[in-house]
Amino acid sequence: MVVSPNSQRAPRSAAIPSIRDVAAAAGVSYQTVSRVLNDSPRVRSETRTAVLGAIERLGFRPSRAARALSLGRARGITVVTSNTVLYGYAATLQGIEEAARAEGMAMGIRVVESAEPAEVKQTVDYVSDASAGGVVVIAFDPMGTAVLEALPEHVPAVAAAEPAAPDRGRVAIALDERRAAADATEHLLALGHRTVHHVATPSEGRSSGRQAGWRDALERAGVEVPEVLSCGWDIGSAYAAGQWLSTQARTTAILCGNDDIAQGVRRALYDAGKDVPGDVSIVGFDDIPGSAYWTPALTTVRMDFAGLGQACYRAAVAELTGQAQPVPVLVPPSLVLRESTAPPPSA
Amino acid sequence: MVVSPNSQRAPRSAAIPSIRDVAAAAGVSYQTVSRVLNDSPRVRSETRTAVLGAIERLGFRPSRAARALSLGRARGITVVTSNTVLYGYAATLQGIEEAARAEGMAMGIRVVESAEPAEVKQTVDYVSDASAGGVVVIAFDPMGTAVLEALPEHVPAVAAAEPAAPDRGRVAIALDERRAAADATEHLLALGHRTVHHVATPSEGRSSGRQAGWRDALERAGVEVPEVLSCGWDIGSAYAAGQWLSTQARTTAILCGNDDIAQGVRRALYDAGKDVPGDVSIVGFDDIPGSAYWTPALTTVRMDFAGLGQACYRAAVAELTGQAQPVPVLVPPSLVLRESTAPPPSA
DNA sequence: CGCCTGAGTGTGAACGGTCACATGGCCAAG
DNA sequence: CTTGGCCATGTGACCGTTCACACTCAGGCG
Repeated sequence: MVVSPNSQRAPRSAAIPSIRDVAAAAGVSYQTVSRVLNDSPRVRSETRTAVLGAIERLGFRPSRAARALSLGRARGITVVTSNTVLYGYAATLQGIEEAARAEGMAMGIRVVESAEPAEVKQTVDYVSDASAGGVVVIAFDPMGTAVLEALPEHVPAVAAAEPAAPDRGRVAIALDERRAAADATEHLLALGHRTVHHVATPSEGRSSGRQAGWRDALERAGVEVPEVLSCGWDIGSAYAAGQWLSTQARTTAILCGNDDIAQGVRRALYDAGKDVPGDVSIVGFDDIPGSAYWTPALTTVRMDFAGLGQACYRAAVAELTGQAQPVPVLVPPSLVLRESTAPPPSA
Repeated sequence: MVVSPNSQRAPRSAAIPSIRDVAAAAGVSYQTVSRVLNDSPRVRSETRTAVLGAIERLGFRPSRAARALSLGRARGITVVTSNTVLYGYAATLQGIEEAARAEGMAMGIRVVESAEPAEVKQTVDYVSDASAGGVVVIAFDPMGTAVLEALPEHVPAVAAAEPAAPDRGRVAIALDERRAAADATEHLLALGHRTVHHVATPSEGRSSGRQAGWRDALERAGVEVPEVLSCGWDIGSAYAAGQWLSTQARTTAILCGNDDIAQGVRRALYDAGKDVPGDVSIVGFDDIPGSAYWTPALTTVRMDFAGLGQACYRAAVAELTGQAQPVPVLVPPSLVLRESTAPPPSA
């Protein structure tokens, strides 16, 4: 009639071993095991060996959840991004992931789809939780920026991309998009084009690096700065932008906000009977894997997203552990010349 | 000289509020707060209101780490995948992420780069941890399959893709790739092609759905089954496969393992002076966003990766919470006819 | 010879939740 | 009027780890 007096929550037998089981097996206290796990110098090497043996024998793995609770913050990284599929975002994500995995760190992802206060707040709450660990905010766009600004100071976070307003001493790491865009624009001008049109991604503000670099180059050359065409992330809207540009007889060179946009623009020009690069030259941005195999192969700017991700990971861990900031070394963007650019028809 | 007797770890003042702070503010016990958080019916609505008010006032958010520790498993999802960038993987990942976020669930990612025992073990250890929560293994390839097989029974996990050997009652959800490949192959045969060549992704085994469907269709039509060309994930190797195929005069139709491969093959044919679809027809697989804008626009098979991800998420949560399995409804793959297929030149 | 120091180890408490069980009040049935 | 049971709530223990501090035992020095 009486219930078993020892009815624990889990069957104590086949349970996952804890630090105390290891301690018992090694004949030491749980604290000593903890010290071994954290490489404390205060352990006799003999004792250490015994503990490590017990760990091996029992197949013990420290609980990330318990650590996070005790430490106040998880030893891991959460990435906040507005997108996981677009190349720039995905490649940065991959860079972070590889760096994290190499060090045995956990990684989580949280997407912010809009910059609306409610969603930004949810995201901030999410990463404010102890189990989020260090935070990397991919702030290529308004969504990321909004999160960055709303983040409480006590959350260890870094930004990928330059902050619009230098943000309360938050570490920010960025690729030199301004220089990259200027290089691409100058390449087109050097080929003899009168000016260069620009089709921008939704992530670009007027002060964004890509747009600023393009404008810089045009102004330095003293040529007309055409109005920027904005389009969405979907290639369909890039196609529409391309259609419009193909009606403008004076358009001979286009700098596209990314390679996907270049693809849509190129097809629109094709459908309008314009040859690339014979009639119009096109430059993309990002160097996505397929762009070398298009017809024509795309001239574009290669960006070191993987390096950016890696640098962000390191900075986030430094922020999390309170250690000194190593200076990140990023590969500068480079213009990759292929088949989609040539002198304008008249030249 | 004496150290402050109450020097806690964190400054107790500005600390993040806990369930006990809320309890004090609402004038109830911490257990009652816990009950409110878990929608227990055993709380007077009046009391509930008071607690919710206190939660609001203090800006309290339950700690995921503490929950995971107490419950034994985190309320969240970890996705195991061999890749995060390739379209099929990334799109599935996105489907999972959206479903998880909609329910306020945490999401983590763990990549397995190889099927080597050491790496598989590390991955298994990683997701065995309580804080991993439910697990979705994207088992499109040998890496995923290896992890799935090595996963201890007590880890709540489901697979995306059919298990090679039905795996100890693990839930597995798959897209009907076999049917999809058969449809694509039949489309080419119906156009008059003698047979259809196949360039396979690294993920395909002989028994994979794509390869089996292709073979099915050829055998049903009673035509020759050419040797499968295997290539890597990089488009360069697809280009090489395309070069080889362009030397075979009898090749008039190619089913590519995915759209990226189709891109490489198409460029190789172009460089060899072969017209698509005039000389050779090409069908891709996946319907990546750009494929509608290529020249020629790619005929391909659209796959509902987002739906797959969503279904996997639901199944993983069901596994995690021990609830009944809802039957997942997946959109069947569909052949999207565009410009890259036509009757063979002789016909 | 006693005291101090420090290396090596152990004990208690805390992190923020949840579960099991105890308790008190109220109403209906005996 | 008692008793039994249910509803609403409270108390203690526990999840697995780390931190703060206490303790023991040697060795060096005054």
